[in-house]
Amino acid sequence: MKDVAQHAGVSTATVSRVLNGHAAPTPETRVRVLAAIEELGYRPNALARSLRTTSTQTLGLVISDLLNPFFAEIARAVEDEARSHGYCVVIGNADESAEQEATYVRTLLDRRVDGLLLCPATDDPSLVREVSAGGVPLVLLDRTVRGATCPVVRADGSEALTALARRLVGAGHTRIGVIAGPPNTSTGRERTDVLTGSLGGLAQVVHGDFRQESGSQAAAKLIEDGATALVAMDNLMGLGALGEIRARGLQIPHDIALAVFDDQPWFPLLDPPITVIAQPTVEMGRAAARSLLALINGQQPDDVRLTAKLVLRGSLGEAEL
Amino acid sequence: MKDVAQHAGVSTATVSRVLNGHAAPTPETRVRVLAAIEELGYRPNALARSLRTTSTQTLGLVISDLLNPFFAEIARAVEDEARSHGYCVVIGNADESAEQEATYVRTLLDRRVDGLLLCPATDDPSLVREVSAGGVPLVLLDRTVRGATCPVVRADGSEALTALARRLVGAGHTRIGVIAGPPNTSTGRERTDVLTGSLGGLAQVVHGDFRQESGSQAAAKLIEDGATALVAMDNLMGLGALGEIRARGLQIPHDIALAVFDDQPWFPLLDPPITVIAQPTVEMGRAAARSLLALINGQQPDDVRLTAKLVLRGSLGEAEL
DNA sequence: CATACATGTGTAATCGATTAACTACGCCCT
DNA sequence: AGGGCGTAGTTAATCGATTACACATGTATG
Repeated sequence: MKDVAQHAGVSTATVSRVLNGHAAPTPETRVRVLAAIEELGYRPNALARSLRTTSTQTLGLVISDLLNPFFAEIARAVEDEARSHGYCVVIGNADESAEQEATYVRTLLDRRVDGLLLCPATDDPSLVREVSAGGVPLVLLDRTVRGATCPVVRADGSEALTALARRLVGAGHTRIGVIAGPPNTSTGRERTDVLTGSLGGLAQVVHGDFRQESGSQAAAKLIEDGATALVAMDNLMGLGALGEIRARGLQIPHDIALAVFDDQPWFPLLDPPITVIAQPTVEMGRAAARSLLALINGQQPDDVRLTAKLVLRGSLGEAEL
Repeated sequence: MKDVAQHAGVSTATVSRVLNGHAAPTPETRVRVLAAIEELGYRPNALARSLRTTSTQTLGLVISDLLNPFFAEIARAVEDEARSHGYCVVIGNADESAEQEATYVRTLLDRRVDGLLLCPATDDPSLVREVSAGGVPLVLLDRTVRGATCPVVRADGSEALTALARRLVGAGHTRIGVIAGPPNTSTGRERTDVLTGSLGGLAQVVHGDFRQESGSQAAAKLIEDGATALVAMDNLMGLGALGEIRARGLQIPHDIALAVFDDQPWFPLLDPPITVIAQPTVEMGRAAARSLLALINGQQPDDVRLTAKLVLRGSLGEAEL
């Protein structure tokens, strides 16, 4: 910057003013400065700028698993929304590990992100409290924690799950295997509670960890226990369950019915296409980013609850169509 | 930091030394400082530190499309490798747009990343030159640009593609539709060149843009032109092609054969399972991160070429098994 | 013609860390 | 006792920006 100032025959203050679009500098000075900038290929140092202004124009996003297309899509949506408001997004991948999540949150705070979006790995509120104590704007996404005091953006699958339960019962299933998420995550618990609640005593629950491998194992166990229908509570566990079903040579829906929470582009391509509960991922990401930006601007955004929808495709059997 | 120093009755220099593990401070001073840090909940400002040290311990990664699981997996691998060396990764999503790619590259440079990993959207070398001119360590990943002067990490699919061509010809196909990537990307061009080269005059090429929608359109066109086999040059276009095949009620492999470049966890679950050319994504990501770190440490890493492998699964017909 | 006021630019403090250079304090040895 | 030396700690410059305040100049006003 000093070089630019010298080159243009002005002070660094003037260069800074030109850079920040202040009213002060003469059009004439402005072009001289811009010319010098161009000539020297100068680019301002964002670190120095942020240090001085205490604003990084950056949002932190800590997601549970980058390989889960659900979160990838959320990340994409957050980024789009943020960019359209002049913000950048730094993504941290917690890999469903509370420890790694905490590490990332701290790293992002150390880098002074202007706000943080968090998909908490567990419902333990301590990390959230730590962030709030630091006074950093925080919005929870997809999952919440016990006694959360910050805005939460998530999808409500209750209606869809109840409708799904009705279908399953209506089709005469009496042993329904539920491949649930970890009980210490809000989505893991709530979805399972709603579904088992509406299924009365027909449900058998096995907990997985939102990953493919656990889906296979849970499916194996449930099939051996005589389940005639499976419901996987996220797309990766659904993938695992599907693999297990195929590996055992079972036919969907003849031998076993299947439904999955989360839609994926390839679910309709299976034979039969898989019935799912589709979440409005893009809207969730955008809404979360908007809430966070509002919070940063001193507003008090409300919680957002979007609705997940049951999409019937055939994997529950003829009854559904 | 000043507060901490005051609290511990020392100067900021001493606090800094404790923080950075210098030898100087007495064990006694050390505990006093650490206690003060603990008590005040102090966290060092990474911006200030980086400004002073000119090192951010951060790598920039600009990928072509976050929603493409291939790149998501790469990102994940890069991150893992970087983290194990004490580096953080900031991901920028170019969305297959050269313009957005340039924006991200500049943003990352402004934030003074210690090095940059780039999956170039086009083979135009100007952006690469801009980065090199700035003296920032740069490694290209998956794709290269014309006359690249920096290390490149990529997968070599030539053997696999040649083997695939042999299979297709051997199975008696005479009209083979190739759903190619954009001709201005190195992967788009090279893969297509190799395949059409080994297919002699049997190939008909339609270019897509590495996204699902273009895969559907290309497949539609090729099917209408009488293709009896399709090869999609990336997983998203493969997904699109599959959709089109299903929409037309065609049976794989009876009515049409299909192979896809890039493996995905759900390809084996289709009926029949899809034959693919699998890339060593995780190794690519890790290798790229390692090369970049080497470059940052003043070494001169060689280009890395990993081998993609043909995985036969059934979607080419009985001939393959 | 002096005073007030607007306008464009420069000076220098500041953000929060790191670190070279310096100081103060023992301790040991002759 | 005095000089040499090692060690623990302080002072202050520095990184590259922003911005309050000061200053100089020009223009309008009483």
